[in-house]
Amino acid sequence: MGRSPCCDESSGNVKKGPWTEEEDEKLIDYIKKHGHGSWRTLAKRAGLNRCGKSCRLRWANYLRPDIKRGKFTQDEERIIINLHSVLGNKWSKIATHLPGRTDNEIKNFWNTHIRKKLLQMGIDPETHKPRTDFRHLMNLTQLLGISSNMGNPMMNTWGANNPNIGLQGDVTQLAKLQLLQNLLQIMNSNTFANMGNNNNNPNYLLGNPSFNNNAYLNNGSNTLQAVANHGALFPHQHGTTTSTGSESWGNIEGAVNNMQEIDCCNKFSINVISSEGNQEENPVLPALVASSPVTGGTSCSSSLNQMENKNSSSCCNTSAPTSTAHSPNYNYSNTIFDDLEMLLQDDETSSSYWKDILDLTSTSASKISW
DNA sequence: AACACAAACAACCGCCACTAG
DNA sequence: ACTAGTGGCGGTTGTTTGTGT
Repeated sequence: MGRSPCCDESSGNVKKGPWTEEEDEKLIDYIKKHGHGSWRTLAKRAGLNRCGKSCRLRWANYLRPDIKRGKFTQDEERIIINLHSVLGNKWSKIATHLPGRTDNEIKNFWNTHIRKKLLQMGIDPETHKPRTDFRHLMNLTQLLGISSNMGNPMMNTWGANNPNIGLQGDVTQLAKLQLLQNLLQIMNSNTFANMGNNNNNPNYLLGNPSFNNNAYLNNGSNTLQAVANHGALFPHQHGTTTSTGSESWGNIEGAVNNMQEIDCCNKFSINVISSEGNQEENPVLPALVASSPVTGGTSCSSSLNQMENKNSSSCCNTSAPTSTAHSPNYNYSNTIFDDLEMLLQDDETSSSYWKDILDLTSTSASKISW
């Protein structure tokens, strides 16, 4: 006795494609009166010329009365990101934490919105780690190369206030900023990777280096800080940091869009949150990921110093291999250092400017207690 | 107005796990 | 223990809608 197919497609009468209002009504009426029971028999009894599977899907994803329609809120968006960083593409499990939302809806939202935004932020949506893939970095360096080749000295400054060079200046700024961001992400990775044996760290068992996922998990209301936790830099805006708002994506984009509004000193600050930060404040998933307080170990400033001396024989070259499996960043660190050196050699204006930034970041980082 | 392209969304398909016989 | 039937899940595709040229 062979296994019968899910639907009796041999008859050729099973309808596919979009549902009509009439079909929806039939399905709703039947389920209201009898419940769904067996989906296969339901399709027949309800007079629907549809596969039972199709009926179930239509009901679960569209007709169910408790379905919440409309745009996802920022809270929901944050929850999805948090859960995805822990659960991966387990859409149905993620959906159980979002009442009224279906796995299909969440999956679509992820693929059409969140995924793109994470990529734009330089975060790998699959691993939730900073993107350090070769192609991504090459794109950035190519951007820089294009702007440099234009031969406009202003391109290598933060001179976007000049309307004549605004667009090109923005591109240069963004590329430089993101390259530096990636640089810091790698340094963060190296710093944490060097802190003892990560194989015993429960976050590593989850594939979640603490510095990485806490960026999401620790901050219920401030994704900007989350980005900063990934090593992103944000300009002082008229003397104050931009990361005080509670908005999420809008703020990030706003911060990027406002990069031309750098204060007169052209100085940056790093907004770095301790990875033992606000775990208890996370309203979403307090129990899913253990907090991983990082005590002692290498300071961020030491990493910065190492960065300035890329040939240093310290951590990057010697201690790293123990966690290489968890931190693919090592594969590309030489590339990013080369990029930095290229940047520094780009021209004198740029060189002094970037050195200023590095000095500043070094100073700021030395004040941070991990 | 017409067309091309991209984004968003709904639905399908194949596989897997579970359960009853 | 084995197998057919079923539901559920995740990946993918197809369709619709929106936007720019």
